[in-house]
Amino acid sequence: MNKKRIYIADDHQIIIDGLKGLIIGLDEFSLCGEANDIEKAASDLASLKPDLAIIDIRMPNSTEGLKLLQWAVKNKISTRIVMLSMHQDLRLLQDAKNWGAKGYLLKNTGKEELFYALRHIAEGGTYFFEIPANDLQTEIVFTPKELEIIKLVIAGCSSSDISHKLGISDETVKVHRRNIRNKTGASNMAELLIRLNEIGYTF
Amino acid sequence: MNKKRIYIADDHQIIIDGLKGLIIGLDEFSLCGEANDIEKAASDLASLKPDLAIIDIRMPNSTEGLKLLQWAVKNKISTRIVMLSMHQDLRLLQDAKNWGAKGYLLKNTGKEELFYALRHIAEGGTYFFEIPANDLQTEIVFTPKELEIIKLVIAGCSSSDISHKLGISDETVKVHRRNIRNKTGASNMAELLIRLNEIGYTF
DNA sequence: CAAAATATACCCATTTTTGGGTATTTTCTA
DNA sequence: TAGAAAATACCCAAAAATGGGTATATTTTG
Repeated sequence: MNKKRIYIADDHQIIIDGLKGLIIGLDEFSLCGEANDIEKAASDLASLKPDLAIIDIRMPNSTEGLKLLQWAVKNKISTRIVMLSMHQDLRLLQDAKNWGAKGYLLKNTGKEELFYALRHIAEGGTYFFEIPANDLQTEIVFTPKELEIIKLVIAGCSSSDISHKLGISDETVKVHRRNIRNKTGASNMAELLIRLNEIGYTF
Repeated sequence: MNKKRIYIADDHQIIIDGLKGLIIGLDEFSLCGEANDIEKAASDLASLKPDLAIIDIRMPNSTEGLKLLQWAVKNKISTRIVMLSMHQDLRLLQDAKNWGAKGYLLKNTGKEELFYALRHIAEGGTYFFEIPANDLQTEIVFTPKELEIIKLVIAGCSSSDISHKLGISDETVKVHRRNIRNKTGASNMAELLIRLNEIGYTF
């Protein structure tokens, strides 16, 4: 039997080592590499062509793990990708699914569920964490401009900062921010940051 | 040889399982329990009296892992406690050290360093991650009232919200918030939330 | 193409925040 | 106990944020 080759990308080495420790005990898998950042992960995926990859959805340098997923899909990497997330968030999950991930697991998933998911995905299936109905946030969809502005908001920019950086009117920025606040249900900047964090934005 | 008994508390099950997978391979340690929240961890520490405990410095329900450390020290728990943190932060590290932790490890620590630390601590030593000199933030010390207000700030409260909740003048709250902003170098609420997050506050 | 969604930019008024200041009481600590 | 640190609360004024509105291009999509 040829073992399926697994690749792991996560900025926390302890998680990589932990996953390795767990997977080493399994007969059907072998480990073929690891990375702490998406640049190394991308080049490794291209050269090693693993069967599976477990990728943290959040990675350092503000470049999210989703970017790596998108890159892999665009470059027709055959590797079946499982996203690993801290957040029980429908938006992130659906983003992952829409971009072609084969799975979405939470970091507080136990090893049995992890093993089941890996086996299932290796055999051609998918495994997406089932978000409890009561936690079903109505999925928040931001427009491209809103996403641009969110990036600057979580960098600590004020409205006028943003208007200068984007070369648009201060008033327009205010409108976008109001819409973003309304979508997230936040009534001030502090709350907005909190909501964005819950939804999976890193700052 | 009697194995040292290790306890693990972390809100991410995958980290617990990962650590377990790593530690199981070691001769000198055995695992005696685990928890995803500080309540269970506290009662387990009291009843199981492990030799070592690896505790996530950040835990859910806004009750930090540091609280567990403080509780353990106050209750004269003999267990030698190692704090596990995502943040390379001097304040957190020193808080841990001051409260009697025997170690402070980052989640992106590799397994070799982890093993070395565990062995060293088990033998009566301490192991604190060496924060690079260039990353040495001047340690920020908040006063008790400031910490109270920070808690409410990262819950999304405005100044008047806080003044009502604490039963003090709106103006006093403003002063505290100004001092907090000055200490963190933030010039608005969004920046403050970002800085607090960097320093290790969860919201 | 037509409709819908998005981005643009302004209007208004109110509230909140920000950045200074002073000053008194309380609490901690050397 | 004397001095330092912290908490209290006010002053002022400028800047920013909030919450509501209207209106018009532009872009996307069925």
